Amino acid sequence: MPLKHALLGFLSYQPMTGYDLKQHFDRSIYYFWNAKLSQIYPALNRMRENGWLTMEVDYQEDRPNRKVYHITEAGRGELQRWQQEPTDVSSIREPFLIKVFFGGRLEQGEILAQLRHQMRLHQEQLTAYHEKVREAVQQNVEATGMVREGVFWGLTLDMGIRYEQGWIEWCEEAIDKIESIDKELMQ
Amino acid sequence: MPLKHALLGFLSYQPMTGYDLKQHFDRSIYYFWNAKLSQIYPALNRMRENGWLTMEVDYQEDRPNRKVYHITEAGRGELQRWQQEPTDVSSIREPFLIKVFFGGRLEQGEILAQLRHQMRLHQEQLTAYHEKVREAVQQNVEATGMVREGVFWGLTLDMGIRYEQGWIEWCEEAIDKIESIDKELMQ
DNA sequence: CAGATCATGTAACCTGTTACATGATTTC
DNA sequence: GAAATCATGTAACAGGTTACATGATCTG
Repeated sequence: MPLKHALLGFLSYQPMTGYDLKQHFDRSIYYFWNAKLSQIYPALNRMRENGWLTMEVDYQEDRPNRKVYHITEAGRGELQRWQQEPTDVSSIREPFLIKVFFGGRLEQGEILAQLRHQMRLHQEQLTAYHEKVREAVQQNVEATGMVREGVFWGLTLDMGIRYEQGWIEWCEEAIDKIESIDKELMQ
Repeated sequence: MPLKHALLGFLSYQPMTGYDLKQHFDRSIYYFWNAKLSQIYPALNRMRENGWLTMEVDYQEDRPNRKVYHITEAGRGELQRWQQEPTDVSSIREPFLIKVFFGGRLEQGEILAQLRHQMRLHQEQLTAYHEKVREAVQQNVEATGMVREGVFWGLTLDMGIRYEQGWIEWCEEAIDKIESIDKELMQ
C-alpha cells in the first residue's frame, strides 16, 4: 500500500487536507508515484479508521469544509515500519518495449518513428526535471529549512534524471542498430 | 491493453495454447511485462470474441484438452495498428523511491541498509540478464532462424541491462551522499 | 466570459493478484 | 514420496482510472 505510506510521509511534515496532498504529489513525487483525488479521499478515511490519522474540520461558507488530517503516533510508527521492511525490486510494465520486441513485424520506418517520438518525450521530461523540479526542491528546502530532508528529495530526483538519460541513450543506440540491420542482412 | 497485444505478438510467430504463452512470457519478456495464467485464459477468450483469434481443440485423455489459438488477419491488423499508435511515456510506480524520499525520517543505518539490499537485488538481476537471458535470445534466433526479429529481442534486453546498471550506479552514489551528510551538517 | 483554483466525494469499470479446484505423469 | 510439468479454468479481492455531481471565487 505505497499510496497510504506516501500520504503518511507528507502528513509527517505537517497537517493537510486531501486537496493539499494531491498538490504535493503533483509538485514533488509525481514522477515515481501519483494518485487521483478520487483515490486519495477514500484512502484518508480508511487511514483514519486504522488510527493512523485524526481529522479536524475547518468550517467554510461557500465551499465544502476543509478536512485537515493530522498524523498520529501510530501513523508515524506505521510509516517507519514500512520504510524498514525489506523491499522487493518492483516489476516494470513497459508497453513500449512490447512494441519494440515485436518490431520485426513492423516496417522499419514505423518503428524508427516510434523510437524518435519516444526519445523526444523523454528529452522533454529530462528538461522538466532539470529546470522545474530541481528548482522546486531547492525552494522547498529554503522555505522549510529541511536541509537534511532535501538531500533525500534530491536523491530521488537524481534517479529521475538518470532514468530519462538512460532512455534517451538507449533510443539513440536502438535507432542506429535498426538503421544498420537491413544493410547487413543484404550482404 | 498491452497484455492482449503481447499475446497477439507471440501468436504471430506460431499457434499456441495459453500455457505455452505463459512460458513465453516467463522466458523472454517477463522483465518488462508478465501475466498469470488466471489472466491469460479469460483474455484469450475475449480476443476470440473480438475475432482476433480462432481456437482449435487438441483432444487429450488424461489432461484437459489443449486449446490451440491461431491469430487471424484481424488479429495481425490490430497488432500492427497498436504498434503504430503514438505511445505515451509510461508512468512509473516505484515504492522504493517513496521510502527514500521520506528517508530523512529514518535512522541513517536503516536507509543505508535498504539501499545496500536494493543494490544487491539489482546486481542479481543484471547477472541473470547477462547469463540467462542473452543466451535465451541467441538460442531462439538459432532455433527459429528469425535473425531480423532477434535484433529487436536484443534491443529490449539492452534496455533491461541499462536499467539495472542505472539502479546499481544510483545506489552507490546515494550511499556515498548519505554517508557524507551528517559529517557536513555537523561542521 | 472561459478556465483555473479551491474542496469534497460516489459509482462504475478495468486490470491484475491470490486463492481455490482438478488430476495424471515424470523427475529427483 | 515430494515437487515439477502439463493443462484448464472460476471467484473474490485490491488498486487505480474515468465519469458524474456540486458550486463559488479568482484570473486572464
